[in-house]
Amino acid sequence: MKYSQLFCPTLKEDPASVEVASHRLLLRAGMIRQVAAGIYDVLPVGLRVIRKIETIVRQEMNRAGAQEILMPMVQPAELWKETGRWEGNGKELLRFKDRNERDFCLGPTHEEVVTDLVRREIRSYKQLPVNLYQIQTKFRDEIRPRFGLMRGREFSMKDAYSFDVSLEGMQESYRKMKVAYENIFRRCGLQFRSVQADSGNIGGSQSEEFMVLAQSGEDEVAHCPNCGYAANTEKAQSSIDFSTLTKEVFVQKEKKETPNQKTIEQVASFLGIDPDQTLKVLLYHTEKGIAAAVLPGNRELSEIQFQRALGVSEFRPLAPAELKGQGGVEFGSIGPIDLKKAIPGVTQVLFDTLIHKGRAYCVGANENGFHWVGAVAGKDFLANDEPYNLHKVAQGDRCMQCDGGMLEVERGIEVGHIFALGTKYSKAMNCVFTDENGKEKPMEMGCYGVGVSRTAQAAVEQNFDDKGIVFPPAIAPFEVVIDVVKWKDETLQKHAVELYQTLLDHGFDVLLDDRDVSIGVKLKDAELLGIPARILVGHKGIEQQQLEVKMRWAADQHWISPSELVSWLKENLEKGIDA
RNA sequence: CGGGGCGUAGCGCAGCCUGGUAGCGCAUCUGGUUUGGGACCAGAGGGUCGGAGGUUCGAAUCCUCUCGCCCCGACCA
Repeated sequence: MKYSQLFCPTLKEDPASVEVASHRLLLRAGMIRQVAAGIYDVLPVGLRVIRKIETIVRQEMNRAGAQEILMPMVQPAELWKETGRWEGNGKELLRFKDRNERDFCLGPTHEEVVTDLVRREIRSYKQLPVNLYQIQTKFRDEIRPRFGLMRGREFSMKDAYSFDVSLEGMQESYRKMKVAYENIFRRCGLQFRSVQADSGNIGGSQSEEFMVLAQSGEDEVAHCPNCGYAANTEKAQSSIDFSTLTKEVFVQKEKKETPNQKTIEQVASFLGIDPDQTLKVLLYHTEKGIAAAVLPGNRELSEIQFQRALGVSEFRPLAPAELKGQGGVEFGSIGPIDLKKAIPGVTQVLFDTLIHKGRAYCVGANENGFHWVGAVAGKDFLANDEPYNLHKVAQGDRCMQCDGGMLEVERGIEVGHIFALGTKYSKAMNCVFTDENGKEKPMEMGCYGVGVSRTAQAAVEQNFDDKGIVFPPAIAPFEVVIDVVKWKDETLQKHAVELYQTLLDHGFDVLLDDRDVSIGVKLKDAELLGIPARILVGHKGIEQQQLEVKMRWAADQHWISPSELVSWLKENLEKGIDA
């Protein structure tokens, strides 16, 4: 490719109101442009990156035995009504009507469509297992799209669906996908971690997310360096060493006045205690009444774990206006002692495992402006209750798998998610096969997604410096860029064109910067675009009969003799960024 | 959905408070000089000031409505 013919509008200045580095760089490098909130044009350089990721994805999916298909983006409402997701999937699903007033939606995912296909075409156990995948545009009307391709409304995704005759078969399909996903992200040159994730409301299901590690990631994952346990903090479980808790200030049970002290921080500082000596109560509305979670004041609730422990489907925080406590008690003064009496409608009170039995706590007195201090867990409350893991894991918590490791919390971008679905969709949609005994059974399903466009941006988020993007070679838009000190210089131009042809002949993906602009502009753009190898053609090199080559991630350039160039480049592109 | 901010040339912004000829930098075009890290000189083009309505002799500026985009929040009481 010649730069003069490349549609790649780079920007010298940072675009306004862009928060995340990768979003800024994709815009500056002329790879994407915004059309509407969460909706983007992908320009030639950006598309090259996406295509390279797609190629890797296809190779690994095919190798794992999956077959590529293409399903429609526009889907009829009937299928979604069969699984109950037409009603259940609220605002995310973009709906519309055709000219005949029939209901349709833009596909946010394709379980319904693929299950419909398979139930119509597959009858016998002899035709199973089958794993079908596609790379296709999805639309999800996100509450708040942000960060460019990271959380767009329209995005490119690889989604695969496996159908098996048995649970064991499904687990084998799942295992193959896990291996394929590890291969995909490793080949893309990304640092990632696979973590246990929430498996939804179907018991016994397995689910793992693939996280590209990056500070700006929207997800938090906990990881144990000791035993390798890794999980999304929403799902992760942990314990703590109770001996590390602060020494109790109040051991006698006593009601203290705490006027206008509402938050944990306010109450703790008003009483001169550490927040770990306080407990807080969070109230949720469910179909079984109001549910309360009791946690140490310095810990966060994992909503997912709380909801699972309750076993409810309707679940949302109680709004302040919905609180009808005795004597008009407000959120800031609620405590676990006689909670059900104090707040009519509370049907379940769950305590977190991090509450230390025998420890004296400060808790709300269920009376505005008052707190109990010296209330002892296991005596004044939590006497006969079984505690639950309700807290979100924090840095330094103890790993429950090996009981020795200290968990580390890191941030990540979810680029892949594999899921053992079971028979949720096959039962709902009557997707059955006949087994060897002539019996009809629902198929065991799994589904597996890779956010292709998101992976492209995640790669940038993980690999950039103050000059621009540093692409891993496997997914870089070009492998090599040739910069010419002065394009109008005939000698230099002749050398550059020859070099360009040589590299093309050897199969490299080369960009020849043939623009008649100053060398500074060309070098800046090459760096901004993150092209892994740069060859500078100038008189210095020609005189010495050497080539000036610099890898994007390296500090220094190398002088390479023309005969060694091809093998040198191959070797260094192969080694990648970590070399 | 709640709160906040911003819409002025392709991009980044000033002007608005206090109404009176629409500006700056970059980019673009022409000519010339340049070319080992975002060159310089001279000239040129480009704007329904997001949209609609209102106030006024006169609105980018004041008022009302509306559309769009961005940020924060939507458990941490």
